[in-house]
Amino acid sequence: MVNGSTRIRILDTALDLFGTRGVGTVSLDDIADAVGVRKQTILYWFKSRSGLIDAVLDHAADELLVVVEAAIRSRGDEPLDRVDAVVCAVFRPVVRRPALLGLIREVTRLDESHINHLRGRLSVVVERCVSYLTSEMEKGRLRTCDPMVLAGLLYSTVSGTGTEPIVLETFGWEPNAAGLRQVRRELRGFVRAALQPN
Amino acid sequence: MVNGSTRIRILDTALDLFGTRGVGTVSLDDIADAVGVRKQTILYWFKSRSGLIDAVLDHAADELLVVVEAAIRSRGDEPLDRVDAVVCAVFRPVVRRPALLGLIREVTRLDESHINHLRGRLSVVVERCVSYLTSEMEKGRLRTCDPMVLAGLLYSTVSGTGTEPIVLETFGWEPNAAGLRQVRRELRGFVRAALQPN
DNA sequence: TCACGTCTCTACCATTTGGTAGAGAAATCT
DNA sequence: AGATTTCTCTACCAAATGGTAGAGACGTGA
Repeated sequence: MVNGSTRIRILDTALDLFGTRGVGTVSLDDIADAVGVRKQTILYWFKSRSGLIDAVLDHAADELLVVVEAAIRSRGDEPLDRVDAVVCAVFRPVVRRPALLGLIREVTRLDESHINHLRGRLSVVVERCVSYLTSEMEKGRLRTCDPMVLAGLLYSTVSGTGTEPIVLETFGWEPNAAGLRQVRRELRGFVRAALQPN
Repeated sequence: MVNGSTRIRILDTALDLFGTRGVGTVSLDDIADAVGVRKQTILYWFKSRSGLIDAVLDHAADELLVVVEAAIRSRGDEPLDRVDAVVCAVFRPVVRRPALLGLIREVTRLDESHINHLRGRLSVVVERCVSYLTSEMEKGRLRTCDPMVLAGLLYSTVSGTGTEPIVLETFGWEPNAAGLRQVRRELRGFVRAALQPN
């Protein structure tokens, strides 16, 4: 593996295409064209289409985990600030790499084996988040509710804003830098209000 | 059109398949098999695959609009109750027809023409929701924020909980009737907390 | 120089795709 | 009865799909 760049370029491109257009509707030829190689070059680097999908999911999980782990450790003691940091961290790829959350969302459309593959990668962070929410609720520093479902709701909200620009546009939103900042601001306020202890 | 039942059966089945597996990965043969006819029967009823997609989107919009319109008119004056009614209304298909919200979410993956088609159907309700939120905020009965983005956030949250059972399962959720009731309860509490005026 | 691993290519294949052409059954109308 | 419309079928087709086979270019170490 003297030259890993082709492999990486394939992974990056596939992540973008899978994430924006959906895994099922992107062919190996589509990816090859975008990278600038032939389909058979992809099949040299990856055993099969299915193998490529798993590798891309790993690639995406890597990227997401780094960002989230850093955010979890970041800000002080106050749980609302900490959740806010994670929300911002997950929102960052929305601007810098829109396909990332789109790909994670694609998990619903994949077969069991790919689902389990991705789950294995994300479960550690997920469990940490849920147990953190649990402990802060017990201390009365977050609105009391089911922490597991709450985590899911938070995910839905953040991921939705990032992966459905089309829907937001239907609501009158404008897809530019100012619009994105606006969404981020509202998202943070929304989550903060939803978690405020009462 | 003496016997509309075949056409309707095709629409219903296509809605389910498109919504659960994604529009791009469902072939005419898949739909035909599920209905129990041949692909050519589908092409008799619908000009092309693209025509079928538009018809299915119409079918979905019809179903969704009826539910939402009724909910908007339902409960009393208090905006939190009214929003709650709409949330419940949109959540109902999650139980009864999981594919419905899944299909709406698919809009991100469709081409411009289908997007505009669906937008045309939903824009009236969407605008009504946004202007309602606006007026209630002005009266100080909802947390003040950007009503347009708020509408989008609400949509994301509700739609996400309904269309991503796989993700919820990763968070530890169990996909049965009790689990669904639990999600609904938490969802309502979450939205209520997020909208509470301060 | 020779052998070897790395990397990309052309050529090909079986299957599936959306779509066309047109026949046949059956109900409906005149 | 005869003609027409409604509905579903069989038989195809060209294009695209994931995947196989195998050759050629390239650098590296012995």
